[in-house]
Amino acid sequence: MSIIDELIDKAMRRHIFKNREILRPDYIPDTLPHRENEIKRLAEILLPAIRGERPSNIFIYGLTGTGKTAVTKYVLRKLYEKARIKGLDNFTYAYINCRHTDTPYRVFAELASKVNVRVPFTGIATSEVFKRFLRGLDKMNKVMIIVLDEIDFLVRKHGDDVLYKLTRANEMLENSKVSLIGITNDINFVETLDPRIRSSLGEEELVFPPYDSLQLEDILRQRAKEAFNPDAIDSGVIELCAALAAREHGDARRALDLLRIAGEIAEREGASKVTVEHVYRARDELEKNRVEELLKTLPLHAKLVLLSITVQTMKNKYTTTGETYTYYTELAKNIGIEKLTQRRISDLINELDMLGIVNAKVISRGRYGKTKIITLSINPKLVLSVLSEDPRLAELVNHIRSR
DNA sequence: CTTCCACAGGAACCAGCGGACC
DNA sequence: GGTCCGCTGGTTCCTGTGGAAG
Repeated sequence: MSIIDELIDKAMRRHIFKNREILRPDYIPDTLPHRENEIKRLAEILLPAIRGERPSNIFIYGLTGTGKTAVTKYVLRKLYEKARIKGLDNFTYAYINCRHTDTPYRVFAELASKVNVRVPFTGIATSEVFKRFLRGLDKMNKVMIIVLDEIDFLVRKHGDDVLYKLTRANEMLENSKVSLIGITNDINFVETLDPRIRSSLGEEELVFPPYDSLQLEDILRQRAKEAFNPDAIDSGVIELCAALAAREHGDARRALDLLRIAGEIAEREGASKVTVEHVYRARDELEKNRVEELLKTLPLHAKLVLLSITVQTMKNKYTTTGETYTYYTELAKNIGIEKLTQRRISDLINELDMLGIVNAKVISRGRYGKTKIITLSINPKLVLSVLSEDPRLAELVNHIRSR
């Protein structure tokens, strides 16, 4: 093979992706497989908007990655386009993600901007922004469908006042109407709402069931066709991504992430196609990121407890509450902070257990008492490297490492 | 059969803090 | 601009307990 051939070959091999954007979770494809029923129901409920009538408020719930956001955006966009083509201009809509727009002020400000009302970033009362939004909307003479995605974030942080105001907005409007769509993946959230809001918001309810493994395969195949070059995917790759994601309550987002990351890994190392091996590595990478994020955000004492467990389990198979506590005490003294009581440490160990970072099981050692045996469920090296990034612990961790 | 270890984990209470409410 | 209130993360004090050892 000539040098030129090799070069061309190499260049070709880098060509795994045709368009990786298509695998991003916020990309909305032209068709949404296995959500036909949901699309139909949602469209039926929203249809009156085209004629300028107010659709029922809707509450949508389902676990992460079940297509709630995609379906909602898809239906609204289609309806809007269709209405435009027919020369109807009776409704408008606003999509707000409450995780990003997480204060009542910003929610109202964003709504106001949708109805061409400009409000300052700050300086006026929240209720004033709301009033201006209503005035602006009323002038437009339209039905406005407001989508509040991840609505539980907003309510948890700032209460249900926003919802209360919005559900009652119609009483204050003369020419326009509003209709709400609330989306959440927290099933229990509904219970925490004021009954009046609940009944008003839940005029219609839509539940999105998780995808099963076969459905995930369809979704992945459809996207992969556009995202990857032909023959860039080995057999079994799609099936594996689907199976792994199905294990996590059928999360389509996770399935897409797996496929995307696997593709990126393959491309990075110049492979000619994505293999199952790449998928497993993608899973590990995703898992690693998750754990790193988790460890980073742990409070200081929890980090110290984790550090003691890590050090001890590197020496022995497992450790116990008592051992952990004595070692933790030393560590605390070492970096010059006040130690917590054993009672509290016991709880911290339980919390680490809940997070899946350690494994703690109560056992009785007869004569030698009752205790928890604690093992580490993640890679100890990873723990050390993440903890050493904490300036308060860096020195300590390095000292431990050097032994 | 009893004892007794080494904790588990419940209950009550407390300090500090951010937000609601005059 | 004080004060009241509920929440979080902590403490103190406590009773409970499975099973090896004696």
